[in-house]
Amino acid sequence: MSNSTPATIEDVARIAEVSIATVSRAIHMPEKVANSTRLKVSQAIAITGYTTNAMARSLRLGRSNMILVVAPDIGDPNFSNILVGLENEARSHGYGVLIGHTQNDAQRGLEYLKFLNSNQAAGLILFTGILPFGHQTMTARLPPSVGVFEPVFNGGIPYVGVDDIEGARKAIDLLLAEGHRKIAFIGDSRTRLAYTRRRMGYEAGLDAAGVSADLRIVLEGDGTIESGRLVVEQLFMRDTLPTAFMCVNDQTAIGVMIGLGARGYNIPRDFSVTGFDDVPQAAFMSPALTTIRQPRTMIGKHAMALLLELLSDGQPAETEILLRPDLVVRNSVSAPSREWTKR
Amino acid sequence: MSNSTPATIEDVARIAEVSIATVSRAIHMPEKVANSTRLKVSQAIAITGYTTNAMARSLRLGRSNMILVVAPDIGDPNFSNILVGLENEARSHGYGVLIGHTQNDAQRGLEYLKFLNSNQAAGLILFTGILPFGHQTMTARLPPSVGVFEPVFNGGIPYVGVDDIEGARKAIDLLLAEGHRKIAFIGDSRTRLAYTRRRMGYEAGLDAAGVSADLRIVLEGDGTIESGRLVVEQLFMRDTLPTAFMCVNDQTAIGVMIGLGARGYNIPRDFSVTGFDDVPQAAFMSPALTTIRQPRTMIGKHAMALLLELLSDGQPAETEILLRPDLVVRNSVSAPSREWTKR
DNA sequence: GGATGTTATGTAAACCTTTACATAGATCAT
DNA sequence: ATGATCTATGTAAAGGTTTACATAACATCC
Repeated sequence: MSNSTPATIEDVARIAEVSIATVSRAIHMPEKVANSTRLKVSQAIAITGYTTNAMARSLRLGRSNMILVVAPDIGDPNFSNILVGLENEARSHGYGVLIGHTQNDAQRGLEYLKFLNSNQAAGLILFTGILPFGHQTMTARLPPSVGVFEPVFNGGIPYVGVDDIEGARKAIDLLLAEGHRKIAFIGDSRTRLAYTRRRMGYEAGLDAAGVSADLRIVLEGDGTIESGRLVVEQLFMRDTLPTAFMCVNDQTAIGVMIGLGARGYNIPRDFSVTGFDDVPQAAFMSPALTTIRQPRTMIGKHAMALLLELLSDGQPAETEILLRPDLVVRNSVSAPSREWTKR
Repeated sequence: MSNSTPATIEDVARIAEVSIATVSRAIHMPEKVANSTRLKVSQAIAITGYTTNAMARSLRLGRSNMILVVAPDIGDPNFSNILVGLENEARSHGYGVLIGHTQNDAQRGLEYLKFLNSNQAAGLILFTGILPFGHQTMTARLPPSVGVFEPVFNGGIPYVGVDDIEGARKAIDLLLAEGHRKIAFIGDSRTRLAYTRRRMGYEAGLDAAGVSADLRIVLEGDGTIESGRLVVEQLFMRDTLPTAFMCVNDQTAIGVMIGLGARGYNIPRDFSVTGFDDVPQAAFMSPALTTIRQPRTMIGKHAMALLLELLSDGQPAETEILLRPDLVVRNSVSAPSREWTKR
């Protein structure tokens, strides 16, 4: 049964006493084949344990049934759930999903570009704000692609994600409603579109509440725990402190909380903190982090649906699908207790 | 330059004015080809932007240059670093790495089995204690495979991981040295080999210290945060409490700490806690978690090296490579402060 | 100068599919 | 009965490689 060399379509044809063309048809266009023959073929398949050689099939067809998902950092706590959405949707349409990990390394990105160029994947999901293929990017022939989680910076590639501005707006509005006025935005970035948008939500909320510009503090960061901690250090060298920290993502918020904790402050009594993303860890912090939830599985589902649509239509759509972010209230926000001016 | 259809070896041959065989040789066996021709060929390659069609190549060769890494849960905080080790080693030998995500779903595992059967991957790294291919497992023709992080339960598949017994021994010895005698082991499991081994280390340590059996508490768990929290609840219904919790992994330890925190206890004053794995989060907890470090990048490196060796030798080695775990002392362990008998 | 060996290249088959086209038998309309 | 239409199947080409084998040019040796 389990032979040394896998069964080919020819083995099946011989046993079923038909031609290989008929076998292929019995598999892919069953209605084109007589009932009796179809039966013989499926029996022969069962006997041989035949499974079609995807290599040969894709070579002949000039396309594969695999979708490549390229991620710069597979450890990103947001990745896992989005992936689940991607996979479920792909699977229900007969596609498989493979993951490429670039570690932010253009060299490694090139490997996957080669992978794509040899038709080993029919489509591409980009889990990163940039095209990870270095300089070759411009000349590269990319298959239908969709960006996810973070808009692709320079590619004119359709994007599915959360409405960052609206999400940030929900966070800032909560802080304002609690009575905060001096609110710092932690993690601004010129290169990461999603972060820029979150800052826009921050500004819009403060504008709407009539908070004057000199009460605003905006600090840069790269979205890591470390950057959050660092910012706290910087901030304590300043004249005036905010009463609340609105962080660009949960990782940054965790860093800020660690930094504040190390200085002996209590959250939310002394300072309020909000995050963005609602990573799994956020619920387990103490205090549990108030944050904005990304509908990750949904993002994955919609992104894959869009990609498969592109694949069949060939339309070079340049859409942006924005899903609704939800406020998740936990324990890291309260009313400001006293005025923090440099003590 | 960037044409609609990718350049083939034939295009290169035409431009270089040689046969396709020579082009192929110029690429793969450069020493077999005259200097002048080699030059013409590489110029032609540059002009056309040719990259070899991996589909056709693998079909011809009957094997690919991709290694498939199958993981049940890509969100596992251990996964990312091991993957980096796997990738670096693979890359330096001309192999690429693809990741398959099974979500513990046998159906999904089958997809990857088909992937393997059609020679789309030359080898397999299993990041899970079981063969994820459902019933087909027995009859399946698997390519050379190596288990990693957790021994493969039933497959006779070589394994690379940490020495669980020694690691657990280091944790228990630390607790004993601090003066603990009544130490609970949280997260025992009959189905997960790694967990069983860690328990063996626990028992061995207590045996060596002459701690009597009635002071031992062993509770089951599945290694999730939730299971750790649950165990604390169970434990507080008992007559006697331990002074320390030795947890089978960091996730469990986090759950235990949350559970104890929720009941108002302070760690390490009231209870000591140890973990296992040293996941990134462990350092950021408060208190920071004392745990056993897995040399994850190294595990990945060795596993891939072993697999590539198998690939070239064809030896059906059935080795087990165990790396040395290190104790990482942080702040979740201290001497027991008082005797906990049900208050 | 012929036999021999070496080196560089070309020819063609093979890997496993899918599918356009051809064929042959059956059904149907006239 | 004849041609037209339809259905089920077979034949063979094509997709892009690699490589065994063949060939040809050239150097080496006596």
